[in-house]
Amino acid sequence: MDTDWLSEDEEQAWRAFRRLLVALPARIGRDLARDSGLSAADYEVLSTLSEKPDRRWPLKELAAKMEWSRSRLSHHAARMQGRGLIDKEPDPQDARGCLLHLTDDGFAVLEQAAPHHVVSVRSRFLEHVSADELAMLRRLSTRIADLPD
Amino acid sequence: MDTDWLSEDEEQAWRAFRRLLVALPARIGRDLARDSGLSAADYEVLSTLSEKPDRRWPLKELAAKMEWSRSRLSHHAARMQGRGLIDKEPDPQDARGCLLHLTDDGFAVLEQAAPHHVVSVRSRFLEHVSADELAMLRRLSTRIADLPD
DNA sequence: TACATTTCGTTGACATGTCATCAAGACCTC
DNA sequence: GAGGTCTTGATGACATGTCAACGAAATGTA
Repeated sequence: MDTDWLSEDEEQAWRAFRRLLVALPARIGRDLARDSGLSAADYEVLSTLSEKPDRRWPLKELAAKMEWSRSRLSHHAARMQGRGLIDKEPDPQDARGCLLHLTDDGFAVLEQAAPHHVVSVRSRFLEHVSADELAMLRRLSTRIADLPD
Repeated sequence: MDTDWLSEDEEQAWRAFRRLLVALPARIGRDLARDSGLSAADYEVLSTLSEKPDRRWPLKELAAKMEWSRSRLSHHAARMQGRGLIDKEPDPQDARGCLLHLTDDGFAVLEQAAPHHVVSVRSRFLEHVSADELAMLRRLSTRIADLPD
């Protein structure tokens, strides 16, 4: 195999895939902003927080779960706090840390947003992918995302 | 089918795919910055400009080709001009417009960057995808990216 | 205990993208 | 060719992300 360049097939596939990499998140993000006033990042924070019964996560752990830097989450959480979607509380286990807490308002916004978001993911993506393709895509995505950084 | 939520399979596949959507461009972008001091956006501009024999494109057309806004390309081109990678020239066909021109320096940077970038795309992506998977991914990507916005 | 090291979240400087707006020029219609 | 309208690229305000540096608190080690 020529390792110095891409074959025609590889080139075309890589081009097509890059288009998808850009277009799909952009479309779903626009839907989310239009339907619920949330960015994709907002939605990810809210939905991850809502997974815990008490709606609280240490910032460090939430950042790790979402694969965000602590800096990014700190900045983003400050903005979301300003909008009343989340709270910050001192961490009783570690005086350096803080807990991010999904407020009732934030939970209500998430509950309103979720069904629209599902419709968006379906209509922009899932509806156009067969079960076989989806299974393949999942295996492939996991395989590649799990490679070392 | 329940249109109100995602099945377990759909949920898992969507999660895995979203991880890929974030991780793959980030890794390839980091490789590019490390090997050549270019961002993915820089590389896209340089390589698209290099496709024309005279290395010139009207800004409007380049933006359309890359599916960028004119504003984004204008900002980005100004920064790349500051680094000497490209020039701006008046468009002889349209006094409102301008031509973006790949400089010799820009071309040299692209020539240096390209083989490293190919290695990166191979090692982070293509090597881990079979020919069948790649063909399926290409069809799927084209199908979805071609949907209306 | 004392001291060095590590970890936590915050902060500020900066890079990059979006959006609305603008002046200049092209285009259209009469 | 005159006047209104659209298009082009630039610009400024703003949102969001990265990176390096920091103070405070936890942890490890003598």
